[in-house]
Amino acid sequence: MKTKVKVDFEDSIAPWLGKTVKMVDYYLQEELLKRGLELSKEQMIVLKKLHEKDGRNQNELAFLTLRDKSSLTRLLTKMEKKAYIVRRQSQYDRRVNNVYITPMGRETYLKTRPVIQEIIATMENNISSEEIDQMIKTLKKIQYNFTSQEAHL
Amino acid sequence: MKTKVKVDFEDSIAPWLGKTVKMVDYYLQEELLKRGLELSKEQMIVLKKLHEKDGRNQNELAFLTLRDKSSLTRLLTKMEKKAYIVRRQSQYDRRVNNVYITPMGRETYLKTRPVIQEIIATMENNISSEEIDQMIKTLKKIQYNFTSQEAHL
DNA sequence: TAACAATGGTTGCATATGCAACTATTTAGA
DNA sequence: TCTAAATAGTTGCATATGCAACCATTGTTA
Repeated sequence: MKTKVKVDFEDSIAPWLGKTVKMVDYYLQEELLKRGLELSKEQMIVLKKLHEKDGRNQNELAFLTLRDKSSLTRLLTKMEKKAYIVRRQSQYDRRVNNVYITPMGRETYLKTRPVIQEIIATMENNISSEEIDQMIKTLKKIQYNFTSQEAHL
Repeated sequence: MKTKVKVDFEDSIAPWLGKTVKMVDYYLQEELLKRGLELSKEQMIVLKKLHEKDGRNQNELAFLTLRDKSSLTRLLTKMEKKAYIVRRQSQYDRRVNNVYITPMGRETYLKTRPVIQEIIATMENNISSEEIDQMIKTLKKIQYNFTSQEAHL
């Protein structure tokens, strides 16, 4: 009877996950570049969230996009310079900035959609939907294992 | 008959992967901090590679750790300042730097091992080894889908 | 052997990120 | 109502990252 003892990141799922994510990210960035879309994956996700529901505040956006509010601040500053979004101070609470997607931002976001579709297609090529569902299920379990440990994000 | 059309990153595996990786990373960093280990996950991985086989050159390390050589250059510079590693120019090819782990680097690396074990345990809690194997298999497929597309990394 | 190509590493420039400290504003509480 | 606590956002400091241009060195080839 062989007992497999894991003492290594390498022997676990972690590095597989990490590498896969890296590969997807590279591929995505490359595709965006190829089509002359001047935005990062991160900026794209922000645009997506605003496209779905405009006028969210920064806190909300930070939460939705899984990043620190300070990181979001800087992301938005860049996006505002590129005229993809606008910040407008709320009239009801002057601490709050409502963030709006501009026509240019929306147009850009729409151009990214085919890229996303292509990537999903590439990624899920030759993988059954059962396999995908199974994987998501396992990923959820892993996430649960960490959230139940302590509050993250 | 319902056909599920995916038009979204969100509807695919990608965001699940991304979020999971983020959570693992946060947890790891937190644990390292808790134990007063002053190194990043990235630095830890470099130490691991050197612990396994000392004296590798930078190109090799960059490849093994999946990062750009310029990124590795800077990582090593920080690690050298902290006296975890030393760079030594090869006598056979003066373009090459051989990188060596210092006693302090090795000691630090060894202290990280329990952290890693704990994280793997947390991560794989309540997940069967079949499930894990299945997941790795799927991840490999995804990676293959991208590598077969074009050379990455 | 002299010129050119390839290779290993560094650096400039740009991106993204988190934490902690800070400002401005709003809310709660005494 | 006046003070203290909470909240939204920004900024300083530090990390890590990739690409492209560049330097030094080595290998190739004509």
